[in-house]
Amino acid sequence: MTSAADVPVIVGAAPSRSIPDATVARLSIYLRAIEELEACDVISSQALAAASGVSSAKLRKDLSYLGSFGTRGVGYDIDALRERIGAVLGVDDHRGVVIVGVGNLGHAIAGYSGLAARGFQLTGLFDVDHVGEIVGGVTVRPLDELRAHPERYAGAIGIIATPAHAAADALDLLVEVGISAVLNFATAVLDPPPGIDVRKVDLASELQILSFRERHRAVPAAIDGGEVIS
Amino acid sequence: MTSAADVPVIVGAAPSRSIPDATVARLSIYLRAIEELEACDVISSQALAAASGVSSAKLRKDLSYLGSFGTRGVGYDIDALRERIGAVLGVDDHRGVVIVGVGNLGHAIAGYSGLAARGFQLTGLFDVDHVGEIVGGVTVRPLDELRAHPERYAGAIGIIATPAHAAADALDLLVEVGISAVLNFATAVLDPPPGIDVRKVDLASELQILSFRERHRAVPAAIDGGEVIS
DNA sequence: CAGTGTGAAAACTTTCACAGCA
DNA sequence: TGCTGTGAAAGTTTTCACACTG
Repeated sequence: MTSAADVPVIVGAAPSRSIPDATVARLSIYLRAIEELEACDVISSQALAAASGVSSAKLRKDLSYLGSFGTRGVGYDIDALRERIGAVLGVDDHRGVVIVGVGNLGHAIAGYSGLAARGFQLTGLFDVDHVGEIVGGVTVRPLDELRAHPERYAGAIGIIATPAHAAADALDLLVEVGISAVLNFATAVLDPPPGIDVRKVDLASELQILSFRERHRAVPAAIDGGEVIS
Repeated sequence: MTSAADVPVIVGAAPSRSIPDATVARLSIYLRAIEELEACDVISSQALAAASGVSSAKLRKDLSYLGSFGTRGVGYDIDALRERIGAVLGVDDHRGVVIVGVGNLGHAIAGYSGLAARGFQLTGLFDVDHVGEIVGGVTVRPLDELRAHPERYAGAIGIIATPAHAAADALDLLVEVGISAVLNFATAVLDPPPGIDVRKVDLASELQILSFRERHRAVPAAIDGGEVIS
C-alpha cells in the first residue's frame, strides 16, 4: 500500500497536496451521499457527515485537504462540493475497467450499475470460458484477445475475479498490457512488480474481522466462563 | 505506546486481549499463507511475511500480540502457529452466515468455497425472488422465513447483498433476528443501532482509491523498496 | 549465528476545541 | 449566531533497531 508521502503536484487541475489515504477512501462516500441529498443548495458538515456515517469533525478535516470552499456559518455549496470531489477523484476521466474472470463474481461486478454511475466504464471482459456471452453490455473474450490489443486497455483499472490459482497469471497479463492499478478479489497473495498498485478485497477476512470483534465485544458480567476463548 | 497493554502478558492460554484491529485483519491472511506453505515444520517471519505480502517486522509484531511461541534463531512452528491463529479468530466456531439478497452478488458469495474453508457455514439465503433455488447447498427462502425463525439464525453473521434501496430494511430484519455483525455490500450508508457492528465493502470506492493513487503517483520507484535484501 | 520479541521512534489518523468569518 | 477551517492533542499503526536466546 505504498503511497508517496508528499508527491509534488503534477495534475494541473488539482491544486491538492498530498491527501491522506484514509481521506481518499471516504471522498467517494461523500460523493454518493451528496447525490442522494440533492434537495438543497447547501449542506452543513453535520448533515453530510450524518448522511455519510462519519463524524462532522472528520468530514471537515477531510474536506479541508481539498481546499476550503465552505461558507462559515452556512455550510458547503452542494454543486461546488460535488464538482471538487469529482475532480479530485477523477470521476470525469471515465476510467476504463477490465475484468479478468467472469464467473459468478465477475458477472456480479460486470453487471453492477454503480460502475458507470461513479465514472467508470467497463471496457473488457476476459475469461477462458463464457466467451461470447454479453454481460453489462460487453462481450466476454478470451484472454489472448487482451494480450493482442494492449492499446485498447492500457490505462484501465484491472479487476481480478478468477479462482485463486489463476490470479497470478491474470496479474501478469494485466501488467503486460500496461495496466498498473489492480483490484484483486481472488483469494491469493499477489506479488506485484514495482510501480503496480494492487488492492485486495477478501470476503473471508472481512467475516473473520467481524467474527473476532463480536466475540471480543460485550463483556457481559453475568455469563459463565464457558465463552472465554477456547 | 500501549495504553491498557501494560498488563504483563500472562503465560498460559491467556485470551490475549486488545489485539489491534489492523492485526486481526491480517491474521486471516497469515492463516491462508500458512496453509499454502505447508511443506515444512517451521517457518521464519521472513518467509511467512513474504508469502503474506507484508514486512517481516509487521508480522513479528502481529504475532507477538498472540503471545510468543516462536523459537529464536529458528522460526515459528507451523502447527502451533496455525492453531493459535485459528483459536484467536475462532475458526472452529463454525459461525453461521446468512445472506440477504441473492442476486448476482449474493450468488457469488453463496457459492464461494472459501466460506467453509475459513470456518464459516452458510445457514440461510433470503430474497424476495429466487425462492426455492438452491445455491451453495442452501435453499433460498422468502424474507419472512427469516423473521419467523430467529432462533435458527441468531448469532450468525449477516451479509447484505441487496440493491441499495433495500439495504436499510435488510439491516433492520437482521437486527430483529438477533444478528449483531453485518457485512454490507450494498451501496448505501447504514445507520446501525448501538451494539451492531457493520462493515462495508464498496466496489466503487475501491476503484476510486486505485484511480486516485495512480493519478497522483509521481515518484514510483522512490520509496517502494519492499523486501529488504541486504 | 540467525531469527524472535519488543521497546522506542516515526508516521499516520482521529478527535478536540476554538479562532474567525459570513 | 452558526458553522467552517485548523492547529494541537490523543490515539493507532508501522517501522526501526537491537538485546536476547536456542
